[in-house]
Amino acid sequence: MPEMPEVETTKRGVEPYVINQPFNQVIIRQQQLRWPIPKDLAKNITRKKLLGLSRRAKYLLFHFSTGTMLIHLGMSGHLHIVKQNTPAQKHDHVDFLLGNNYSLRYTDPRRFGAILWTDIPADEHPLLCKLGPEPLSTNFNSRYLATACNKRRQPIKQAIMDNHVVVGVGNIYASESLFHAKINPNRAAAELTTAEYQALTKSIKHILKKAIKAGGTTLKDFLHADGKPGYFRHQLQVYGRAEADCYDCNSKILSQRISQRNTFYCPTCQI
DNA sequence: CTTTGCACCTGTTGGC
DNA sequence: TGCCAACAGGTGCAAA
Repeated sequence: MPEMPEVETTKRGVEPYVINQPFNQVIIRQQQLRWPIPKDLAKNITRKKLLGLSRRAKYLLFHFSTGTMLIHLGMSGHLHIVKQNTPAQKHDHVDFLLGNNYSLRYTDPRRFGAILWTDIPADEHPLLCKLGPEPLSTNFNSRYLATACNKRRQPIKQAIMDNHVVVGVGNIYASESLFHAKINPNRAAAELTTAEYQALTKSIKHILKKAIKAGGTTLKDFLHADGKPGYFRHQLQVYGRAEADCYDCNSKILSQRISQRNTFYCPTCQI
């Protein structure tokens, strides 16, 4: 489900309800996510106040005095705020009961998400320490991207979806960014020109910012903490538009599988 | 080192 | 209506 704009939207929606709140109780109905929820999670956060909430790549970091809870939403995860005593539905796996009579509820039909605990600095955690730069940071620039792609013969779309190169660019925004930069997703990553690395870097930032502004993309079931959808779907130029006309040149948008992911592009606009 | 394919799950959709 | 295959917003991991 979520790419970086959806995770960021989730963070912003949830933050006012959870920040500085004590986590009074943790109710785990299903502990088997991508990895089992650690046994000591509840012990570590129960009655502890949430000091801060941040995001790294698509992970949400809940900072307590005792350590950090990492939440990843996988393909189908949601976090939302519910009144306490709201009956749990089938895939509502975890509730965090807060001091303000709300609960933070984790829902995830496919269970590809994760809830983990670490008491070392979060950026040293094995899942986070090898990640590439944040796409909206100044560390992610065209010079960096050119270097990172230096030895990569794989399609550029695959490269920008690789978390070692840059984080936060998922399947939707990879297609959208490449369309915006007018680059064919099949081009070998190492073979782009300097101008193209520049264009692509700018496009990724531009698309992600616009998507965050629109509250993310709701294709099927992504909803904000308050239950509202994201509106970036209406701004998608190529994703999900196979056989439809390109908004710029009226060519038929093509779809093609690149490394087992459906990819959309305009064969005329994207060289 | 890069690259590939698989694995983890449930729900929805479309073809027969 | 039922059945089955294919597919879905992610990504860590083993193996080539």
